[in-house]
Amino acid sequence: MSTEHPQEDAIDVLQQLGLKEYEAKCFVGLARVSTGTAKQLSEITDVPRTRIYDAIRVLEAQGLVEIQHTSPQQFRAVPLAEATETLRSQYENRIERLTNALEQAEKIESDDKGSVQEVWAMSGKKAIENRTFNLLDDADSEIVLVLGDDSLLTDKLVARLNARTDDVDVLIGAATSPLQTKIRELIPDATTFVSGLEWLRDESAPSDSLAIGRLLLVDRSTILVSTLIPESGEENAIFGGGFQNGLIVISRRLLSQGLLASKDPN
Amino acid sequence: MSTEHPQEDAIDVLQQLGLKEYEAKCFVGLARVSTGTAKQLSEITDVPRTRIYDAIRVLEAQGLVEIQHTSPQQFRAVPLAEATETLRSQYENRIERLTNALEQAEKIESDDKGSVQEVWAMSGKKAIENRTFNLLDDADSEIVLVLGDDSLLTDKLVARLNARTDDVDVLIGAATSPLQTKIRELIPDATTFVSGLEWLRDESAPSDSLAIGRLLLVDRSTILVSTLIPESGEENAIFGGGFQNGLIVISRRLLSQGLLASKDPN
DNA sequence: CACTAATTCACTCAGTTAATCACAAAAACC
DNA sequence: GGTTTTTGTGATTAACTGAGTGAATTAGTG
Repeated sequence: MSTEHPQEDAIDVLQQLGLKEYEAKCFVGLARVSTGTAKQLSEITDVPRTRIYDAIRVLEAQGLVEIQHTSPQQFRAVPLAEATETLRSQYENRIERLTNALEQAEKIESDDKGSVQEVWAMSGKKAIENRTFNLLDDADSEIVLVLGDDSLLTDKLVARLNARTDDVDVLIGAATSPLQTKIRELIPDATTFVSGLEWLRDESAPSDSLAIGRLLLVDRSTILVSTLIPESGEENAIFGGGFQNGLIVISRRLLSQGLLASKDPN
Repeated sequence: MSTEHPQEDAIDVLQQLGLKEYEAKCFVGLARVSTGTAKQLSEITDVPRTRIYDAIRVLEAQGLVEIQHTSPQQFRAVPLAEATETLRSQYENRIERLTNALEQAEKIESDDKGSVQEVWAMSGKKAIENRTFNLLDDADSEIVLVLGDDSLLTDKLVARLNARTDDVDVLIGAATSPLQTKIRELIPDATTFVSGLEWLRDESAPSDSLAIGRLLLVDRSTILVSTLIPESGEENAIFGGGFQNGLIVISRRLLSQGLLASKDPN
């Protein structure tokens, strides 16, 4: 994706990274001309001539652009590798400051009568994958994972799963049998199966058109279920723990009836 | 620095990372209470209660907060490690998209009658350091570097310099003799000296109070000179190339008169 | 010196965000 | 059941920021 209008893409990303529209346009423009004056830049970026200077100044202050103080001034972009390196350090620095500040911020004791029935919702592919990793790492005895889509079987996920196969029982289900084959290749030490949960697919709400994403049950006491929005690729999940938890009870029942896969059939 | 008001710092950084004020405040608030309702959050963050919900929703969509859909709703922050990991992937993803897009964006040929007298200005400690690295890596025969301040002698810089000592002649000057000692320890294979450029210090404009930062001359044909603003720690540099370049001519003259340090005195 | 290009500065307009309010729905209380 | 409080949503206003424009200043050029 995003190969249609390279410059617009670049402008978007730069804005997401905190640049203003004019700044982003100027940088992208400069990335294409090796060197240029305000006039030239204004022509290729359609940023008003008179505001090129402001934009360039802030780019310069961020270490993304160099200025030749002649008349007319010449501008040029720092080489791409240097620019991304600069942006990277800026980012690392922010994360570090954030971590420090948050660790120092004093915690408030809250009379936290956390019910055992807690069910939490979260979204974002990355965030859900991270949570999945944490759950996998914390598993004590058993991991049951069902994947509804190839796209979820990332390299990192494979690695984490393989890291646990000697420790705990790893059962992995797939929505389709091609996917099962793939899983069997990548994670040879896991027990694999085809989900037996076809009812999860295309059933409930045809209008919303949701697809099952992952279903993870760890130690039969913590569960994470996610759905995928086919168009956008976004992922939403719910997540719960505790033996009393209704979700978990259901999952355990499914498991005991062989609809998922049982660790030991006899 | 920045240890006085941890929560404000965290809020600032989060805003720099793209969150709105309310979103940042909510996240920091949640980072302190393990779990909370809209009311509680509004009390500790002084975000208007009725706006908590919006803020939390966008945090949730970014994978930074979890929601328990009870009544009243409960919110909690994703563990800090997961949060930063999520932010990191977001950043990596952006950099990658940026790189792709910029590489695809077609270049424009510009009748680039680049004068040999070019002198470029750039700012930002990181950007200047990166440029320094590149120059060091590209050196063919000789590196002359004078450092005006300890803070510039970073680990990375030491590593890069050491990497070139067998390849090319490396001459390193220091503003003070303690600094020289330090350099001699860290980069044993380089020739070191005390700058002999005392006139660079505290001389020109006492009001602006600038300090010399680095002075780098590579292959006697490319030069980078930087100044430090003592209070803010910011660094500004000029940078030029070409044998005809006035700056370079001056530097070569200084060198030949022994004011810097000459590779071969006879 | 006159004229053009380059640069800066001040200002308008529009979109976004912060902040407040009014209201409906749900829980808690009596 | 009826009343009061809490919770959540939506609309509205005010403040701010950024995009866009033009006038005023400065620097080059013939």
